[in-house]
Amino acid sequence: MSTASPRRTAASPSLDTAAWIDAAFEMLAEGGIDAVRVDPLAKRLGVTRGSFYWHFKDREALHQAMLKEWRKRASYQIGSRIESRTSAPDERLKQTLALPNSTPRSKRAAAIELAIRLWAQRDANAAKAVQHIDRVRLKYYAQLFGEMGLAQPEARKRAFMFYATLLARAYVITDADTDVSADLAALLVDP
Amino acid sequence: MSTASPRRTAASPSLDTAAWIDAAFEMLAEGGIDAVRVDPLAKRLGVTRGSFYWHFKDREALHQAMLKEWRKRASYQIGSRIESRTSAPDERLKQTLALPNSTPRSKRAAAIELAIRLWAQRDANAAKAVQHIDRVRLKYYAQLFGEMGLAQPEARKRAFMFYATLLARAYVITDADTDVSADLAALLVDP
DNA sequence: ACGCCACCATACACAAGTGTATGTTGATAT
DNA sequence: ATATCAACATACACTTGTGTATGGTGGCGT
Repeated sequence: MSTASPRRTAASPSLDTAAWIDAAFEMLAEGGIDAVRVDPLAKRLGVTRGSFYWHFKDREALHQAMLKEWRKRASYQIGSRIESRTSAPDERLKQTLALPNSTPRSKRAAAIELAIRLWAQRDANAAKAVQHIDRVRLKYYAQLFGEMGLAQPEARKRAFMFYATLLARAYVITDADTDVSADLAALLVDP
Repeated sequence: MSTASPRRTAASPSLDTAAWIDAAFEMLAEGGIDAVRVDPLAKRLGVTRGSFYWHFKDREALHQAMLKEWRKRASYQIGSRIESRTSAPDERLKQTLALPNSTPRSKRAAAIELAIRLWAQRDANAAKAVQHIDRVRLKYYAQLFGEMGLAQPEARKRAFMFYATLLARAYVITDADTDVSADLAALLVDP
């Protein structure tokens, strides 16, 4: 039957560790950090706990690895946008607002971030990560508004509202009737 | 010593059920809905599980009771503001923005709501409750903006941004440097 | 004075999860 | 071909949590 399980397929430096983390993010999105448990994870991956404790010291190690991974992903997302200076700042802001927020992919990402923010209420490391990412994003948006001609304090305020709108679009449950997020670009970007 | 434990102090129609729910909200704020467990709750209240299963059928019953209670509280909060038509709409909006968001009390409330929003990702009842509260709040804010002279669609957008800013103020971790929420009133309410 | 009943404790069976120690396998290098 | 080691399985002891069944106790009405 096919190639069975690729236990040692030449090119696997530590690819399975990533698989654990990916599955862990799945559980995080569904039930919060407390739902990221070793046994259910192993069952989902079709292996036993024996595997887990080879890749990670304990459950806490996985949690910290997840935090590090989330930090990396969120940072990269902003970083790549800073790199690609293709369009004008207002266009880029509009593009950000136009990003899909109803796809399974984006909904999952929102749930993950929501879970991490809740986690940050008790875990200092999680709080640090969230604070860091918030700072990076706000700085990026403020810079774009600055490039549009706004002064520093004004750009900061506008960036905060912009960011707030993005988050609310993901966290607030609206029916199609109340969903006005599509029209917000004009109000925020074009004043 | 004093009155010991008020097991049957005349006026207690079901006051202990409320105590269970209050403690449950504490745990909800700290660890999400999965952390709302019977044993830890009983230990926190200084009783055994025997008490719990007298007040509630099972763990799920407590969760639903919490949802009902949160719905009631959040609805009442808005309802009482609608009642007290003391000041002008713009003043009331500014007052809402001026509400404290760094006190332990408000931080706890934010954590509770964050936990419920995460919970709403998998539980249909929680999703219904969140959707209901979001709708009530947005409607209230839109009405205020409407009273300020804005047309319906414009008032709706402004209400969404206003609500988004409120939420972000609670969920986004900012350092004092980036905290511009205090100056947002002018930008949102006074255009 | 006494029984009723709200309220809680105790005890039990069971399930699920954690961590550790150790066995097993299959690919790779030499 | 065989030793080696990454990657996983198995078995065990332990902890925590759930639900139930049943026993105890102190106010309260009559």
